[in-house]
Amino acid sequence: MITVINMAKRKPGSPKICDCQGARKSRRREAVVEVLSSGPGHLNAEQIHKAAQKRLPGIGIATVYRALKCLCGCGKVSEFIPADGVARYEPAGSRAHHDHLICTACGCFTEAVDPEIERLQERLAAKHGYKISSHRLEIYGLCPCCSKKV
Amino acid sequence: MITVINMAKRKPGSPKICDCQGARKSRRREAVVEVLSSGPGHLNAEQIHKAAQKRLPGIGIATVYRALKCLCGCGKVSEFIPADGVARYEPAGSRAHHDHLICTACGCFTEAVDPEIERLQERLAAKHGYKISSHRLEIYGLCPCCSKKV
DNA sequence: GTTCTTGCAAAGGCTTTGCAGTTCT
DNA sequence: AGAACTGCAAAGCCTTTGCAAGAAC
Repeated sequence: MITVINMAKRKPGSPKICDCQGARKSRRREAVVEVLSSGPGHLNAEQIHKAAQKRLPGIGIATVYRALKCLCGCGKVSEFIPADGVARYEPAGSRAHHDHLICTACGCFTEAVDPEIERLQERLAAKHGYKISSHRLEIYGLCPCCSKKV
Repeated sequence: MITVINMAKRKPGSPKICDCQGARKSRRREAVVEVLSSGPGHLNAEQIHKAAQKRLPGIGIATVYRALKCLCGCGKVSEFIPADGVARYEPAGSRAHHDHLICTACGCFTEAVDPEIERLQERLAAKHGYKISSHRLEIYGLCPCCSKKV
């Protein structure tokens, strides 16, 4: 499974993000999952919060963050942090791994995969003695729409 | 030139980061450059600040940040933001582009390049109609040292 | 009834900015 | 002089956490 998770901000002594044994269902968490499943993908926490509020007015941003961490821990959602440092979320599991093409003009995300690149990454990691656990590839540039405008 | 810069936090109306015409030399900026050139690379702002203080006691963290932005704008330094969201800096120009292998256990960085991956990225971008301007590849896993310990 | 979840507000980490004083041209 | 640079402190942004109240098991 390929999931890049935020490493540094997780403090050693902090409580478990997701105790999957004891995790309960709740409307809020379900709402977050629904938003992610039905949305366009690559949403940040604020966008998820807004969308969730339409379903469940009053839901707090902290709840959204907690739900996301929990869902990431359970492997149901994957978090990815692009160069702007703001985490984006997308449903995991059902969806295959993919890399991202990110438009530097309009900010849109396009998903892409190249099996050969994946393979070469394995090779590159092996060459340096690394046991690869995940990777992240982002390509920045102008999307087709924005290329035309310039 | 390949430099991933922080996009979102740069506000539209904010003053120019680096007015290269008017940029002046100063001991602090030179100190920052020296730290970057002589250091191990992949330093974050705090580490740069500490190292710079040894050379110039009293230098402020804001100055370091401002110097880094200026130097990034001038293309002398490149900023890159890994999955922990904390910016790292390394001297640009003299150094060739490279990707990063990042150890999930000890946090160390290893530089690596694979020309074939670079080429395939171009291809992937072209396939989706993107005009590539930069990219970022990070491979997470266990470095040789940490692999042994496990 | 215990354990988990929630909203709110407060705090945290990293980074930027306003301001008044200093340094460079 | 004029423009750019600096330190400090304050503010900003995104995210996490403490706490008391509520919901799930």
